[in-house]
Amino acid sequence: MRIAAVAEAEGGGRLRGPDAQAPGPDGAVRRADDLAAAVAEHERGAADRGTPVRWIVADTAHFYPPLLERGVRIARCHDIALVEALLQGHAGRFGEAHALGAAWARLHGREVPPDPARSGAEGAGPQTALFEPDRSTLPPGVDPLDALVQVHDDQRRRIAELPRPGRFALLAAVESAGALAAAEMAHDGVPWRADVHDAVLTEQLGPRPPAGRRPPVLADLAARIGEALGRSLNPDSPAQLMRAFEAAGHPVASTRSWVLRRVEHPAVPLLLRYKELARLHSAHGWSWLDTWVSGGRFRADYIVGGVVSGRWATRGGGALQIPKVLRRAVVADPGWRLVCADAGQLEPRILAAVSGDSALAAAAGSDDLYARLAGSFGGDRQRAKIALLAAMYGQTGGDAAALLPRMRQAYPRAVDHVDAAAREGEHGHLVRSWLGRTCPPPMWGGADDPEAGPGERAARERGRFTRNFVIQATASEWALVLMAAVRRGLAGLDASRGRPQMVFFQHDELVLHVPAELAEAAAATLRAAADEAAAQMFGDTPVRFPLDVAVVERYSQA
DNA sequence: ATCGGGGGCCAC
DNA sequence: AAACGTGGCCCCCGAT
Repeated sequence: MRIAAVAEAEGGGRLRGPDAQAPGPDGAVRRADDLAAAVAEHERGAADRGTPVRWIVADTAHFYPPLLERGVRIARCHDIALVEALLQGHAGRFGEAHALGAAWARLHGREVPPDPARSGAEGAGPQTALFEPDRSTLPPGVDPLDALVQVHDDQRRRIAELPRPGRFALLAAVESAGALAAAEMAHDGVPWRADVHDAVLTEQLGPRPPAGRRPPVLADLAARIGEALGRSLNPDSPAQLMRAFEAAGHPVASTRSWVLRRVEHPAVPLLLRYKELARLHSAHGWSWLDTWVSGGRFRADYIVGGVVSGRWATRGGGALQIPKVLRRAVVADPGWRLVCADAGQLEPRILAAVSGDSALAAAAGSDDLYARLAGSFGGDRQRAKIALLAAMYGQTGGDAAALLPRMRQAYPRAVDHVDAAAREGEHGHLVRSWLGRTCPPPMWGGADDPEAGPGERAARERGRFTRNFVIQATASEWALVLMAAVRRGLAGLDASRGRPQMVFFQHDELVLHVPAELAEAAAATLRAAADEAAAQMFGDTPVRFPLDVAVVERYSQA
């Protein structure tokens, strides 16, 4: 059952569902003074009847947070903007406007308005308790409720006409479910102990300095680096460092760590230590803590579909680059546990599933795929791993090149699969994930200039991109299917001691925060969801997708 | 002062 | 070992 919903001023809104006596294909329009209450009522009714509602909304990231503030959760939605972006991408028009207003305009042959700029909440400030004013780009006089229903019908029709409508429908559903999960994660937040974070910083950097000053340990290292190089310098400046090393008789081509590591000079170990600590201080130091952690929670601002491959991005806070040393600060509340799940060796397993390579699929039936590959590489697991990753990433240099022929010989269909994707890219063609997410068109050539060809270098880069895209994008959607199943499973657990929460998601990792009594049930939910994800995506396949699940109090223990 | 490219490093 | 994909973010530094 679908219900289209739009928010209006002061917490009100309108719904258009099937449950009424009024005319029209989808029944009545109902005006609600309290939209959150009306949504909650429908969700309860749907649960009682066993006929879940799919909410048709223009933009989940805009619609859902105010509901969450009111304690209202919804099970399923169809996010018009996200699905429009997927459909546009599939049609070779990646990145074009995809908000409701744009979709409606295209449907009616009108001029397509650019998407509204996102207001992006900065920092961990209080969330908006009210629905924001209408940012729709629909023309005046067009009822957004009508537009939602029309565009939804149109999207369903366009999906039905695709070569693999079932797969794409699954993609649309899990992308939308991901948008719900992202809003819920932002709402609930990762439990984050500011005192532990501060202790880590103090232990590594010394006491917190006044704003704008270097922490003591960094200041000391900078001074000693200067002494070792015989001149005062700023270690943050690659140009100054290059000049200093040159003057000291050790010219370097760059100041990257791995380059410096090969230089024998007393300044090098100091500098390597400095770089490591400076990064911690600038990216996740005290000012990060002040900005992003409040009330014992870190709230990541996820952007669903923010990466071309379908991986999520984040806006501010660097949630997808939390350094490992800080995982000590992620601690479950008293009486609660973290349930951490990590899909091991996800991308090679995806390659096995999508390529239909029987030898690789057989290897992917075990918990350690790389170990099963080792036999083809003289028993060397590490070499097998390098060879497989090189095939997926298009690596041509280093050790990997020598291993590729062996890889091709042992797993021909798998290598063919990614080689074919690379060739498509080199020729300027599009490639798609298993469920139908489509890569952006190349920057060269295009409608304006059909004669323009890529340079050789650009073509090779494009080939590496499309080679990896078919794997990374499919891995991302596997993770989304998993997440949707986990969300469903968690909603079915007993919430009387507190609602189990999904609090962190990072490409192939999921962290739950649950009452201790529910930890085992949550772990079982995760494992069941992994099996479900594999079956939903690939049907009957020998490839396994083992999920490493750990119940811990601290993320660093996972 | 502000912008933006590049260098560098973190995560997967 | 160091030319291998997707990102975010901070710093420097030259251009405006």
